[in-house]
Formats: sequence, structure tokens, C-alpha cells
Amino acid sequence: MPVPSDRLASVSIRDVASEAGVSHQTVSRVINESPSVKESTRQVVLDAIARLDFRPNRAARALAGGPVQSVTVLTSNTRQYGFAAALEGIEEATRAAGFALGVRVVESGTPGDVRDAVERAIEPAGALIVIAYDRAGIAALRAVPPDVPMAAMVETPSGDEAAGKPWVWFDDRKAARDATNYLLGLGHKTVHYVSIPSSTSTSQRMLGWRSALEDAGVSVPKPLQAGWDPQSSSQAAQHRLTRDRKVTAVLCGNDDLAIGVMRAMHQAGRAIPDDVSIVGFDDTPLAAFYIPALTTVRQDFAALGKACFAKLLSLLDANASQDAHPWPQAELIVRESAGPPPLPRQRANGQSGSVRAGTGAGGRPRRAPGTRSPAPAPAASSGVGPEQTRKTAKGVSR
Amino acid sequence: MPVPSDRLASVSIRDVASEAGVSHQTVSRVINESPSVKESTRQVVLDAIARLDFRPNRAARALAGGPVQSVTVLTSNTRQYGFAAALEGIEEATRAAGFALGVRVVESGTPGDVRDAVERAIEPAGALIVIAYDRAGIAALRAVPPDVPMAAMVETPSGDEAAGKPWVWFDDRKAARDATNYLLGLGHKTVHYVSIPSSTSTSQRMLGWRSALEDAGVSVPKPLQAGWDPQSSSQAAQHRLTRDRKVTAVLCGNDDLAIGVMRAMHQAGRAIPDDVSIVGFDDTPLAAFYIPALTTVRQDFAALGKACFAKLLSLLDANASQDAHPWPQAELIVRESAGPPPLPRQRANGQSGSVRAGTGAGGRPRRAPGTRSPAPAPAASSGVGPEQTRKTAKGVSR
DNA sequence: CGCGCTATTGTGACCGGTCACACGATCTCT
DNA sequence: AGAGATCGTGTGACCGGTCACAATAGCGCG
Repeated sequence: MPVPSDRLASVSIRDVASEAGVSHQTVSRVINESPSVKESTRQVVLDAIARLDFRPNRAARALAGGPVQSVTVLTSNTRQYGFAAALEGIEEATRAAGFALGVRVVESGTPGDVRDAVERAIEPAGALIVIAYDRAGIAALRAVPPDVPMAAMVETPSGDEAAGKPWVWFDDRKAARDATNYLLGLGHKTVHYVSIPSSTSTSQRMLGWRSALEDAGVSVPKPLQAGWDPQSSSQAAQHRLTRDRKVTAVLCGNDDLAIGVMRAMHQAGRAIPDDVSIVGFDDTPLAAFYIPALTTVRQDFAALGKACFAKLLSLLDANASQDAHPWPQAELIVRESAGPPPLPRQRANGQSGSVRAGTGAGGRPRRAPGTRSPAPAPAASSGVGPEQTRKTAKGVSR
Repeated sequence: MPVPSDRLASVSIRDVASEAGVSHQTVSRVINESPSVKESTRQVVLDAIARLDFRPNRAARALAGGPVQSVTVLTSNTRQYGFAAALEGIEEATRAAGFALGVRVVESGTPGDVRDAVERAIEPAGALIVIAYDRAGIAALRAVPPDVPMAAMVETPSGDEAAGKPWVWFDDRKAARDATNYLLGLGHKTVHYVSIPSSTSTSQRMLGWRSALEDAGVSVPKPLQAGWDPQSSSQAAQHRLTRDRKVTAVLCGNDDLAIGVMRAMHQAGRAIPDDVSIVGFDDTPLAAFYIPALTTVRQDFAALGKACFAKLLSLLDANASQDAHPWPQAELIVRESAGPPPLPRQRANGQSGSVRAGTGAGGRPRRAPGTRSPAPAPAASSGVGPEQTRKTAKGVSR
């Protein structure tokens, strides 16, 4: 049991060396797991290390050109759910790997700012993870010099744009398709879309929505452009959605936008899901607790963040586990905010879409589609939340 | 205009020195703003620095014992609103000050884990900011060796416990008092309290609530202990609040708990705010968009985070602005989730519409902490959100 | 004119690691 | 038995800053 000893007086590699009766270089070899150290000396050194409670000094190591052991995350935001959850996942992964983690936000997409942010981010760490879900993030991604080890979380790329790039993403297109099909399957004549700002000109999420509508031979309404927050979607909805009785289903780019739309609908006196169905994206921790609980496409950003770090690690460490770390998949979580459209002629069996709407194919539960009516209300202890059916909307793997 | 030059080949202090025709030490003096450099040479050096696009290497500086220019935030969480917002504020402040920012989460309060986390956090940075809102955070705070520069965000301390300590906090006690009084002022017979986990045994927030009740000569119900998430409060509420028609007002330790309670009430068939009033804490960005919109005590964590960093800076830099940086104040934001209690004798203005609470000041303001009735309802375009009256609940300054 | 003092600048060691390379001991093979 | 290869280890320089201290210059003054 190592004596706490004096804090502050940090022990160096040479202290360990003399304690173990070897040279400082041998200690260095041991802590770097060099194969060319005899097992017996290795043990002696390890003992000394333990006895002295030695920890290599990151600054010195970085300075001397040792292996990179810290990452900084470059992002345009730290509070929004997707970003924060990604950060959480990355933090956990870095901690597990013994890496230090830095954070730097890049505010605008202005070339000067971006350049500056990128340089400042590179400097203390060496390696970068860029969260590139918006314009600023994308700009940062592009501004990273090619010789800096980096991985990135990006929007679904189109085509083979991402070939060979150290990027990770959710299959937005597929997820949006499935969510749209789910709504169509409920009997809606079409589905409106409220979009988050896309970093690319052709958001795959929007494309997925559109293609689902087209495949169903249904009219494609003009998508609404919103920001990231409920304020923006609420406003957009008030302009274009709220007064039109023909809109009965709205797919939203994230849960916050969904909340904004719900709010706007509510204020306009339209009930959810009876008059209009809403489906979100992300599955915020609170989504299950809204009233009505939000049907949404879950995206496990924390897991994706971990995958992203794993990717970075494989870049850093040539001989690291090179195997394709599968990414998390998006899945549609069916709750209460989407249901059959109001009064449009009875349907035999709400089956028209490719997606089997949960088990609730039966009558036509006006209020909760996939609700295999459990007890009228989750009476007591166990599953308190309004979580309900969950249906994989698939994701991508490699 | 500095030529981009080759990335990677970082320029060092000696490069600058030879470029400027001085010694490396002089360059060091210039970048450290030493007063003993002649103005003319300073200019020459600065020019060279600009020309070469020189940036001091943080690792080298740290290694050589230079001034601390990075902080790491030690927290038990990065996703929860309060923590994430604090982090956001700290990030902004550090960026403005040219500091690098690290993040490390300490998972449990186990002595071993905490010790380890603290050491790992100290090592790369030198300075620490601890977010100590729960047990793990507090444990970390206590585990920080006294010689490490540190500031902390804490729960409201009691008495002069915080005297001389580099801590910042909101005046929870006052805020809870005011919120409770607001509810009493609406006519409720008493107010129930659902608590977040407190890091201290005597949460000042709870004390504020209790003292308000006691001062009003009203019965003090047993507080409910919940966790941080809506799941926990929902569960707690189902056990103890939902079935008792006498509970008409609930104050919640944060907005997520408020959501959980709202959900539980909803499932039990009790309308908000008609049957029961709910008030939260924090003012999450989504609070204004819930249905009904949440009345809550706003706490600007980002601003408090900045104040905390300012405090740290003043510790690091003896001659820094020593003036008492005022902290942000908590304020009660009145929206829709709280209103007069149900049916206790007809009220002049008996409302039943679920969405219009703010107007109900007429009746008999029991101790009405100045609720002025605003416009009936946020009609259309402009202020989309259901924001309404906002009433300072006061905070603390120094 | 020489001395002491201060303002300014330069010199070299050092922080705690790594890298490149040299060195001694074994082992192998002819 | 000696040359070479391999293994295990030690030596010293170096990363890019800072620190402590020396050195030089300029000044006021007796």
C-alpha cells in the first residue's frame, strides 16, 4: 500500500529508475510497454512505480513527442442534447482509455474564427474529434490540417463521399424513411417535415422522408426550415402548419422541434395525436415524459461518440483493434404523440405502409397506436414511464 | 499578413528570437508581459511573433513551470441541464481568457475513484473547477489537495461554512422561499416538495421551502426524495402525491422532476394547473414549451459558471481584478403550470381553461408576491413562446 | 573619471519525458 | 574460436518553454 507521500512533489521517471536500480530509459520502456524489456526487470520497475505512485507527466510526454494521449472535442455547442450526449460518450471512452479530454467550441463558421479555434484545439492535445452537425462544425472539420489525427461525427454523407474518411454517423436516411412510413402506415395522407439546419445542402434525413413519400405515391409538401430550438419550429409551424387542417402528421428533425410544433398546435387548438401526429428525432431523456409522450427516433449519441473515439484510436494506434466497431442503430420508439389521422374514412386495417405499426393493428386505437393497452395507466412501481412499443428503424453498421 | 507557412513545423521561441535578433529569453519575457523589456525591443519581438505566427506551446510551458493556462472541470455529469449549462458558461469564459479547457467526470463517490479522478484531472491542467452539486462532486471537492488552485460551484452553503472559500452558488434558500410563497399566494393550503438529491444533509432549498410554510403558519408535508430525472419523481409522485386530493401544489427541485410529476399527475387524471399546480427549478430551455408551460425558478448556470471561472482567475493571478464579480440571481418565471387551487369556494375569476394561469391574480393574493397580470395569452407571431410574467426571486451577490 | 546602481538583455541549466544510438552479454554458425 | 546477430540496457541530446543568475549598457554623482 503506497504511502500517500507528499502531494505536489511529483515523482519522475528518474526517481523510479534509481528506486528500481535501472536507467531512466528502461523505465520509459516499461511504461510504454516496449517488448524489449526482460520480464524480471519489468517487474522490478513496475514495483517501483507502484511503490512511488508514479504517473507519467502528460506535458513532458507531449513535449517529447510521445504518443498522443489526449483529445479535444471541437464542437459548436455543448448544451443541445445531441452534442451533449455525444460529449458524454466521448468522455467516458477517453476516460476508459486513459486519455485526457479537452473541449473547445467554435462559435461561427467565419474562416478566421474557425482557423483560430482549430489551432487552439490542436495545440494542447494533438488529436481531435470534431462534431460536425452544423455549418460551424463542418467548417471546423474542413479546417483541420491533414496531418492532425482526427475523427468526426457527421451527418449522413451521401454516396461514397465518406469513403476512407474517419467519420461516423447514423443512417438518417433510413431512419427518416422508416419514421415517415410509420406515419403513412397509420393512415395519414402525407407527412410534413420540419427540418433542423443541415450542414449539407442535401440532408439525407430530408431525402429519406421525401423518398418515402414518393414511393408511397403521395404528395410531397414543402419542408419547413427551422433552427435547433423549439422556438424556431413553433414559429415556423404557426406560419405554415397550424392553420391548415389538412396537415395531420409532422415529422420533426429533433425532439426540441417536435416540442415546439406540439406547442404551436396546442395553442391553435389542435389536439395531439387526435388531430395531428408528431414524430421527433433523438429521443431526449424527457421525450417519454411529455404530454403526450413523444414518438421519436432514438439515436444513441453517446454510443456514437464512443465509436468515434474508437475510430480515432485506431488511427493513432496502427496496431489497435482494427475490427469494424459497429455503430449504434437508430430505432423508432413508439409512444403517444402519433396516431391515426382524424376522421378520414374507416380503414380496414391501417396497414398500408411497409412498416407494421406495432402490434396495434387491431381496431384503430384513436389515442395510442402501438399501445397494446396495458393497464389503463401504468399504475404503480415498475415501468413508470410511458415507454411503449419499440421498433427498430434500423441503422448502419460500417 | 502572415503566410500560412507549413503547418506542423511549429515555430519555437528560439525561432522567433533569431528572427527578431534577440535572445530566446527576451522573447519569453515579451510573451509573458514582463515589464522589464524596452518598448522598442518589445515591438520588434511582437512583429517577429506575428510574422512567424508563433504560438507558445502549452505543454512546454506547463512542463517548465510557467503560469497555469488551462483548467479542467471535474463533474459527475455532463448531460443534465444544470451541469451542461455550467460547462457551457465555463467554456466560454476559458475561451475568452485563452485557457484550455479539460473535462473529467467522476462517477462515484468512492474514495478510490475520487482520488484517482482528481489526480488525473489535476495532472494535465494544474487548475480545477469542481461542480459539486451531488455526492460525487462533493467528494471530489474534498479530495482536492489544498495546494491546487481551484474554484467550485456548490449548493448554497449554510452559515459561514463558505467563508473564504472560492465557491459560487445561487441563493437556493431565498429562491425556494419565494417560489413557495408564490404558491401560497395563489391560495394553496400548503405546498409539497419533491427534492433532488442534496449534496449536503440540510439542503438550503428545502429549508427555504420549509421556512416559508412555517412562516405562513401552514402544515409542512414530508418532502419527497427523488433523483435527478423525471423517472424518479414520477415514481415518487405516484406513491405519495397522485392519489391525495389534498395536494394541490408541488414545488420540484428541478424542471425534470417537475415534468415527471406532471406526467404522473396526468396519468392519474389530475389536470395541471386546474387540479394541481407545479413549479420547477432551473428554467430549462424547454420549460417554456411544455404543455402547460412550466412556471419555474430560473437559474443561469452559464453565468454562474463564468463567475466561477472568474473566481479561479483571481486566485491564479494575484493582481487580477479582485473586485467582487456579482453572481447571477435566481428569478421566478411565471408561466402556466401553477394557478389557484381547485374549488375552494368560487373565485371571482374562476378559470378552468388549462392554459391561462397568469391572469388569476384577482382573487385573494394571500401573500401575493407581486404577480401582475400580463396580456391574457400570447396570441400570435411575436413572442411565440408562452413566456409570461417574470418576477425576480432575488439571488445573492457576494 | 571612476564607482555604484538600475535597466535591459543574454547564458545555461532544467522541467520530465522521448529519441537515436552506443554498449555489453549471449547466442549462433562456420 | 571468432564474426556476426540479437537481446537487453545505458548514455546523452533534445522537445519548447521557464528559472536563476551573469553580463552589459546607461545613468547620476562625488
